[in-house]
Parts: sequence; structure tokens; C-alpha cells
Amino acid sequence: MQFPDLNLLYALDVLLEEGSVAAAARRMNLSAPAMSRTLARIRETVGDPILVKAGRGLTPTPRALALREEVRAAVEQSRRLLRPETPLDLSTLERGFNVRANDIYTGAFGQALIERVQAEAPRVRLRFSPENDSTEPVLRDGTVDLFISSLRPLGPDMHLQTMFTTRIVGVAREDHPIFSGEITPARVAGFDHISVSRLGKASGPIDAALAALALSRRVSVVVPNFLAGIFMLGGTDLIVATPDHMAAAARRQGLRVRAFDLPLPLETLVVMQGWHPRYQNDAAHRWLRRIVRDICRQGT
DNA sequence: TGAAGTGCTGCATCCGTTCG
DNA sequence: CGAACGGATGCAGCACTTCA
Repeated sequence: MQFPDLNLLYALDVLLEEGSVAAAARRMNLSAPAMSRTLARIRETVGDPILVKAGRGLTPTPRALALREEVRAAVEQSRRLLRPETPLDLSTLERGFNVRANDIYTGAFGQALIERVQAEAPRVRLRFSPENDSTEPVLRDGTVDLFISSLRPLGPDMHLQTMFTTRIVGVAREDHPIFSGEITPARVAGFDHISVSRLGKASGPIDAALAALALSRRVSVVVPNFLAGIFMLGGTDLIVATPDHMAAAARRQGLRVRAFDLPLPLETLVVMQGWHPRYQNDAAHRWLRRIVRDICRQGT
């Protein structure tokens, strides 16, 4: 099926509004015959006479009357779509962003991000969703507008930007006995641990690093994210390994916890933001990406 | 690259209706 | 009843596309 000429939609709108071929022709800077032929094409396309002779003028058919509002709305919408983009006005920007972010970002910088968004664009809504292990192309299908995560594949055509790197440190309550002497691998392994794993695994890179030194630790609690790990420390002798940015954020929030360097060779984490190319030049999305990145840089 | 085809336009004109 | 008005249509010109 051939795609209809959408100029006919605009002509139909003018014809229905004017109720006259001659008046519509004047409005569209056409001759009356040209307009008459346009009306003929509309009739052929729609399969309805649209305007029929009534005395000296024309009168709309029931089909034309039924189409009138819809045609008007379609023309208005197409005008909006084709209008040059107006400069971004953050004070009136009404838009929601779906952000899929790991808890390293939400925990360490989420509060600062929200404060900044509220101050600059109070009508913007942020909807955070947790990382999961689904391989759905959430950026491509538009479910997620911005992906904040440590290194992971997002698809070959996605845009990526490195925001910050973070080390894994040990965190324990402020007056934990681990702080009473030199922190060695053996002393770290001597306390019970909280393991952070989205998949619920009790062992990970720390266990591998300890095993290389012929050591092992006891994991007594498994939690799905770093924030939960830090909050669960409470007054226990448990230790949790978290990114140093999160440990610092917990202290800023007044949690009575203290971080220490883990005497183990652990990889640093690189946190990036990723987005679909369709948003590359979108002014509002560019603004969001800029403040997401700025907040990391200011906070480190 | 030029010929042929296609689609759109304006001019001229016809036809039907209204109005004085 | 004739002038004026408005829509429809035949025709020619023009621009653009397709194809050999």
C-alpha cells in the first residue's frame, strides 16, 4: 500500500475550516483549480466526497465532520514535531527520566543529584530502577533513558562515558576491634563478613584473594546491595566490603562506621553512564548527563 | 545524459446557483 | 433574467524522476 501524501492532511484541515475551495486556495497560496484538484485527491484517498455542493457553496459530509477534530489534532501535532527545537528552559521543563543505576551511584551521589535536579528543574521527575541481570535492550527500546553502572556490555551502538573509579574498602562500626591493631589479611579473615551479591552468592573476589594467601573468611550474611550491607553493620563485629565512595557517603549521613584499606589485591570499579544515540543531541538529556557526571567529579 | 513518464500548477472556460 | 460567484475540468507548461 502506498503511503498517503501527508500534504493532503493539511489541505483537508484548511478546507474543512474554510468550507470553501476558493477560500482554502487563498489561504494556501494556490489557485482555485489547484485547490479543487487537491480536494479531488483527498476525495480519492479518503473514499468520501468530504465537501459536497450545497447551493453556491460546499457543505461537509458526515465523514468530514467526524474527521474534523482528528485532522486538526494531527496537523497540530505534526506542526509541533517539525518546529525547530526551542531553547531548553529548565525552570519549566516537564519531563520524566528513567534511570537504571547501580547502588554505588545512588548511594554515593543520589542525594546530591536529586538536590541539583530540584534546584535547577523542579518539574523533572527521576525514576530510579535497580540494576538487574536481564539482557533486555532497555536503552534501545526506550525503557531506560540513562544507564549508570560499572563496566558491562550495553550494546555496540550505545554511547558510554566514564564517570569515576572506586576502590573496594572494608567497612566496620567505628569502634570495631579491627581498628585496634595493624590490619592484616589474617585479621580481616578472622571476623564474620557481610557479602554483597545481586545474585545472592556468598563468595566472590575477596574470597579468591584470601584463598591466594591460604586464608578464608566466614560469610554470615548475604545482601543484594552495598547500601544494605553498610546499614546492617549496626553494633555487630561484621565487616562489609564496599566501594570507598559509598563508605564516605555513609559517614556523611552520620552512620557511625569507619572504612579501612583491605590488604588484598582487588580490582577497582569503573562507573560509567550509557545512553542510546537517539538522546545524543537531546538538550534535556544532555543536561541530565552533565549534572550526573558533574556531581561525581565534585564529590571525588 | 537525454528521452519518456508522471504529477502538479495556472489559465481559460464551463456549469450551476444566488441575488438584485 | 443577467451579472456575479464558486467549483469543476480540459489543456499546456514545468519540474522532477526513472530508465536505457
